[in-house]
Parts: sequence; C-alpha cells; structure tokens
Amino acid sequence: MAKAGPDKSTTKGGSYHHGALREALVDKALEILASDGVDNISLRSVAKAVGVSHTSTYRHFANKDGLLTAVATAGFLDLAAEIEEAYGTAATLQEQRLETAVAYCRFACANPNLYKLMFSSFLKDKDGEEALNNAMNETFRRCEQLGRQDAEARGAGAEQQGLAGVAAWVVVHGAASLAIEGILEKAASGNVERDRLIRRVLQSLYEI
Amino acid sequence: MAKAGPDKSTTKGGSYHHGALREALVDKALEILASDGVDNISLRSVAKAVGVSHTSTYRHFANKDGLLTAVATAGFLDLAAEIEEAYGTAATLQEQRLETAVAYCRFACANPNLYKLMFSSFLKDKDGEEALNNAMNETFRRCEQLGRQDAEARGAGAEQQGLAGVAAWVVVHGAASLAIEGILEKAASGNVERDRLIRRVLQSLYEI
DNA sequence: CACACAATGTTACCATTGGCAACATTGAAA
DNA sequence: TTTCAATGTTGCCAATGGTAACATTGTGTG
Repeated sequence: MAKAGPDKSTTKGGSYHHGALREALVDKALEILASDGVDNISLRSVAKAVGVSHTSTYRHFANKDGLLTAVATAGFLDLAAEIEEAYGTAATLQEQRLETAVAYCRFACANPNLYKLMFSSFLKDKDGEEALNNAMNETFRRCEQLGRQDAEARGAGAEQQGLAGVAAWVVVHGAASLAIEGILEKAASGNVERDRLIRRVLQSLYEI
Repeated sequence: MAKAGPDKSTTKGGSYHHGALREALVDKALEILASDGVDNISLRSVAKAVGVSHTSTYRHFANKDGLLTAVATAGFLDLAAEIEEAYGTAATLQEQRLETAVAYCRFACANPNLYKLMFSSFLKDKDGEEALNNAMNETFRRCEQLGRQDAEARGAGAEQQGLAGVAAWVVVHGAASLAIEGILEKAASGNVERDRLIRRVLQSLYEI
C-alpha cells in the first residue's frame, strides 16, 4: 500500500537519512494496526519497527494523531479505489448501488482495525486536515451519488434526492460496522458466509 | 445516572472506606467522558475526581478496560430505557419504528462520546462480559423486533424477517454515527435542525 | 466482647508512552 | 567549499496503567 518512493533505506547500510520515512512510517503503522490493533500502536513501536528513533516521527507529523490521521487518509484512498473498481464493473444502477456497498463492507471486514480508525478520525481535526477531508469526500461521493440517482429514478424531488444520498452513507456505514462486529452472522439463521450475508442484508434494505 | 447506592462518602468526613466506590467511579467516568472526551479519561483522573487513589479502582475493575466496559454497559441500559419509552408512546408499527430510531439517534447525539465508547467496546471482550452483552441485547431487541414485524406485515418470509431485523440495526447505528459527526447537516440543503433532519433521513429509508 | 480475616483503600515503585529540547548528520544551494 | 535547512538522535520529563506490599475497617465467630 502506498509504496511509491525510492526507499533509500536499502541503498546504503547505515544511512543517517532514511529518504522516505514518512511513507515508511505510515506503511508500518498500517501493518501494526492490522496485526496488533489500534490500542497497540505507539509512536515508539512504529518507529522501532521502521528502525528509527521515535522522535524522528515529529519531523513528519505534528504528533501521534497526525500519524494516525495519515494512516486513516491512506485507508480512505484505498477504500475509494475499491469502490470505484466495483462501480466500474457493474452495469445497471441497481447493480452499481449494491456492488459498491458490498465492496465497502468487504473492505471494512478485511481491515477492521483500519476501518475503525478511519471512522474514529472523522471528527478529530474535522476542519483542519485537508488531505483527510479530500480522501473522505472521494470515498463517499460515489455512494451518495448512487443514492441520489436511485431516488431520482424513482421520481423523487431534489430534497428527497439529497436525503437518499445521505441514506446511502447510513446504510453502508451501518452495515460495515455491524459486519465487522460479527453481528450479521449472529443474527443469521444458518451457516451463511459473511459476504453472501452482507449482500442479502443490503438487498433487503434496497429493495423494500 | 445509576445513582442507587447509599453513597456513604457523605456520611462521614474522611471515612477510609467509600462504600459505593464502584458506582461513584462509573458515574464520574461518565461525567469526564461527556465533558473531556474518551482520550482524556484515565484511571487516575477518574479516581482523583472521586477523591480516591487510582489503584483503588483495581478492587472493583480488573483494569481500565473493565471500568470502560462498565461505563459502556451503563450507557446501553440508559439507551435501552429511552428506546422503550419511545416505543411506549407510539401507536402504530410504523410510528414505533420511526420513534424508536429517532430516540436512538437522539441519545447518540446527546452523548456522542459515550455512544462511541459503547460501540467501540462491542468487540473487546465480546464473549467475556456478561453484563455488557445483556445490556446490548436489551438495547437492540426492540429495534430488531420492529424490523422483523415490519417485514412480516409486508408478507415477507422467515428469512427475510431475520434480515429485516438486522437491517434495523444497520439503519439506526448508521444514522446515529453520521448524525454524531454532523454529516447529516453537511449534506442537507437548508438550515434544518438536526432532530428534524434525522427524522427525514429515517423516513426516506423506511418508506422507499 | 475479643479476635481473626476478608474486603477495601493507600503508598511506594516500575515500564511504557507522548512529547520537548538540544545536539548530530547530511544533502544541496550559494 | 561553505553554509544552512532538513532530517535524525540522544537525553530528559510528566502522565499513565499496572503490580506489590502495607494500612484500615467492617464483620462474623469463638
């Protein structure tokens, strides 16, 4: 994820300057987040895993929240990409709505700790972090648009379309959150795989 | 909230034994959580506010998570009570569905930090904490039931009813989460008060 | 009533963590 | 070549969660 820089850490054995430390920190933080959970992420653990002193992080992030915000931003960009891919492979509006929502939930289930971090970072620096806001908008724009279009196709007015756009957020976030917690399985009767279960719940919401 | 014990702290000036420390700690934690946010809750700050050494908390909770779990449990019980009240004052099934959902969102908006803590405690000791599980079930039972009943009224089969029950969770949690973050307002056109906005979004979800 | 004891609370004490300040190293511009 | 801004390091500090040993108190039992 987000591997773009030259990664000079491999060019020379003990080079004092890392070269792409910021990205390396974000990547390692993503790893640690996925494996050890959000409670076990510390500036020191991330820095140590990268092989750098923990205070070097302050050359790239204002504080720990800054690092976590960058991690969340990377997550939103990844999620947005997966949504767009699902959108691209669907044909009809109904399919697009369902498949983007499924992709959203699939991402959340595949990266539960990251997803929770992403959503918990929502309001922290709400108006302060430009990159985070952009990534968020990028992520939800498609969901909202599909919700609006669906309302429009049903002949709803402008206000109803706006509400339907928000409702699309509501559905995907709610479904993803419950899916992560394993509540869908708990509520299901038989042994249904999660992916299929998510589809059914979403369909039940979209078709009624 | 949860004020039931004798509160012996007022009976004698400097009594060594508090008498109802556990409840006092939970209550103070609720206060601090509401005013200072979840990041500013520490065992020490809570204990200090109660006027007790921070290690005394370990006589009543296994660790910090134990205290937070108790706080979350208290939150779920409060929420369940408000849902039941809303349920009691509604007449038709549709009204019950809407009003319980509105009550749910109103609680989340009135106690945003608590609500986030409640939901973040979901999976921590999922199978370990009996009280938390009971409070959770108490909270969501009504929502799920109303979702099922609505599906039944529409002539859906047993499986569809189960999915509709889960879908009810999805909707209320999603709506509450976005309402807390102020996303509903952001997506709305005019200057609509939040309570009214939540109603409309929920109606748009329930009626389509 | 005396006394043992379990329950509850307190005082050291420790490792970890986020963060600051001062210093070290390096690449690049002048 | 020299200078300097960028980047990374060590030393340090306060706050925090947690453990261990000790202090206090209510309570049941002889």
